[in-house]
Amino acid sequence: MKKANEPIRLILELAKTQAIVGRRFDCGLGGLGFNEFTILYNLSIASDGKMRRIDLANKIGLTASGVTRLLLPMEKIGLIKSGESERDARARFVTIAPGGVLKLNEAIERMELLLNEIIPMDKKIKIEKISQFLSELGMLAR
Amino acid sequence: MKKANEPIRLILELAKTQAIVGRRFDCGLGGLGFNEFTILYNLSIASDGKMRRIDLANKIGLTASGVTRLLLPMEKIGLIKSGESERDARARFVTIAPGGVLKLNEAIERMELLLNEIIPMDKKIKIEKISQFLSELGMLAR
DNA sequence: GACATATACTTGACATATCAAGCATATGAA
DNA sequence: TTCATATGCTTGATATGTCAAGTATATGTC
Repeated sequence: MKKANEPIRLILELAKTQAIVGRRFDCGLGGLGFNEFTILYNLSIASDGKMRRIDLANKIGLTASGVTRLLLPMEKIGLIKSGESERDARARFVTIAPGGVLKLNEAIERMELLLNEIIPMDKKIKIEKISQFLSELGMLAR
Repeated sequence: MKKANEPIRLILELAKTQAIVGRRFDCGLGGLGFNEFTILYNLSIASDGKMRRIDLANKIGLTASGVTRLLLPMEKIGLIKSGESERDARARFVTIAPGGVLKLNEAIERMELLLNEIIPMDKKIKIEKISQFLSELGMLAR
């Protein structure tokens, strides 16, 4: 029976931790799910406050069809708005709606509180380096 | 508009990287999906070569019902076997089947090769520390 | 201008995984 | 021994997210 080396164990740990963390933050954000939070947050920091769907997909690591699936109900309940692109008829933009801004602000506060409880002080030091490593790993894995 | 602090950005990066990596490794493992790989690997390193379903669920970070969903087709195609517990009538054990052992060994080799391509030498140094951080984060988030 | 190739997006079909409810069993206190 | 509580697991219902196929549009070459 073969043993898995360190990189394989990292991938397994990544999947496990994400499953736990994702589930943990899928409620408790003031009515937003974790995916909705992710999308709204990324829209809020986008240039001109809007993004193409394909750019949003790349930003959060999902496929274009995955993003389409998530945005449908969000548009229905007034978290985001969709619009056409002036320069590219294929493309469609997404912007955060006023209802979404309110929900997002509340969710950020709640998530900060939850994470303050979860992540001890002594580990906060490494967080930036871990984020950077994960970001690079994501790019390498594309 | 509120900005997200470092811990929130870490969680977002974790979700993104896992989405990319999970999709990347969901094929190319000799016929196993990433979930099947994860399950078979954990079974292969278990004491006595078997685990209770609830323990497997905890090990890989999914819920008990999630594990039930995944094991059904795996048992059908001969990757695992299920059995009763001698001491606890509620519990059911899972063991890797011979067909699963073969597939697992091949998948480990393929994954090692893929990860050698993805992860540069200079980053391998940190992998153990990153794995440890993720493991602890997962536990803290439960 | 024609045409091959690439891109943006949607949708049908399907696998994944959760939640809540329910059932059977185990545990521990009174 | 009884009983309340906890645990292990399954299942119906549903949300998530992918894949493949298709459509419309953009790009770049000839």
